[in-house]
Amino acid sequence: MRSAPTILHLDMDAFFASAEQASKPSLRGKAVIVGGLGPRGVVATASYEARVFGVHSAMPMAQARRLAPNAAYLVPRFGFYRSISEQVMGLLRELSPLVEPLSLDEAFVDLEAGGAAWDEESARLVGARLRADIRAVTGLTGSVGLAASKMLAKIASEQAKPDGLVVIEPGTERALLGPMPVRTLPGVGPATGDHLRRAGITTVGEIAEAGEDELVRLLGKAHGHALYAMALAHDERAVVAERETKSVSVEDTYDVDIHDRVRVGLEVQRLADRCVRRLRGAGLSGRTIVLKVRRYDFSTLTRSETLRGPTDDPAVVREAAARLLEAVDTTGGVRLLGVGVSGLADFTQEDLFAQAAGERGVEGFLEEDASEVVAEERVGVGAGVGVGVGERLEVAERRWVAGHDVRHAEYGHGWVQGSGLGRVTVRFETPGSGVGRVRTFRVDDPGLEVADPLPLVSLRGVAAGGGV
DNA sequence: TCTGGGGTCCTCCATCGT
DNA sequence: TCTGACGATGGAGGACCC
Repeated sequence: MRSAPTILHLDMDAFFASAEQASKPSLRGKAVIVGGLGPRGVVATASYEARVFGVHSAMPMAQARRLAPNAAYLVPRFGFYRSISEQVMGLLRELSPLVEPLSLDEAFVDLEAGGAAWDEESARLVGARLRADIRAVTGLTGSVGLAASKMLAKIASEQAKPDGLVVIEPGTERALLGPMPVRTLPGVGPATGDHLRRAGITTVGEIAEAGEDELVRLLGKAHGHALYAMALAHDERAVVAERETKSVSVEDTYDVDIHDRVRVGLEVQRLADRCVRRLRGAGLSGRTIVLKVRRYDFSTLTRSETLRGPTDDPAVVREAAARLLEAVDTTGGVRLLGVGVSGLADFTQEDLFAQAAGERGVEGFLEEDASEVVAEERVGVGAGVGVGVGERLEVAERRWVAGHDVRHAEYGHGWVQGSGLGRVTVRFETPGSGVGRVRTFRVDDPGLEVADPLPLVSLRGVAAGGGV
């Protein structure tokens, strides 16, 4: 292990919820919950104000609504979050070429590799300046952990939350880890945690005391060795900038279980097309097709088939997925379907047979492509559509997705607070404004149009070095 | 209470060729 | 020819992470 705390872990605080609060002044200081709003949605992120009520990530949305009935509920806007994430990752890459993003809101940075820091003092300065820069550029806060390894840097940033910086000084690791619960270590989830608890092991220190042989006996070779090393604060994993994608998949959970076998087949075809679109978008092809089915009782099964060579042909993937479905019993209904491709290659070995068979299929696929993009934009409309509303009106209402930005010819920029019964309610405010006024329009108001999100910090503000 | 979506990695088992 | 060992590969499932 290196001797200075020059591995940095950045974790943005309640990222999705904070981004929404920064974007919508009326939500600042309020409980905000971002996630799927359908009957089977779960919480993606809860603001700190919402966490006070016991709401947390991965909680079923229905439960969150019972705990925090007055919170603001929003669907995620991944495009918006991605643009903020790119700004943040840009700041990290100024520090070092070795930046390993873990998700939109988290990354490791090897400060030593970039020459940005070489000891505790320089690392601490870099971390503090980074936090200030993130605030100035995005208007959001992030927590920074600094340590001599990835595991410890991540534990440090967790301790720093929210809006803080923690350095774990080399030499203090074992004493720090000892009393922590086993779940602190990466790779220990509910199942492993239970397993260890039944063996009388509840803290990291007890893992170290149990010894390597006992850990391997309890958890198997790979997991046992890895966990024992982590408990001793040994973690030599390098920060890896470029990670190869190993698989591409898409899946949908349905609001109501699907019983109709024909409908199940059609959904699988749609998913296969969507999966191939993603695959092609990434310039990839793959050999193994995977079908995933979650049944009415939440039991999940996967079936896979490996082809002779990699493909990115929608007809080939559709056919393989259909064959796999034939072998699955769906009586009782399915709640989730998924299609994935693994065994990836960055080239396509065009099989002549598939190519000939695919000509017609490819054209159909492209047409569907265009129509589905439009359809997807309209999916997940949170606001309920009133019973008895006409079909034409329903389509108009679907344009107004709760939480999304709009522009009105007369009142300017705002966001949709809700829609239904032929009306859409808009709050007119921007990241830089005060709390805005609410107005209601007919869903077909000619002055109202969908708008892109505004930057959270004005360019003038950044140039002046000021925050929000 | 009723459990998303997109991934990665590991384990176990079966099969096949040498 | 039979048998076993062994590695590679494929398939299924589970755990975990954000």
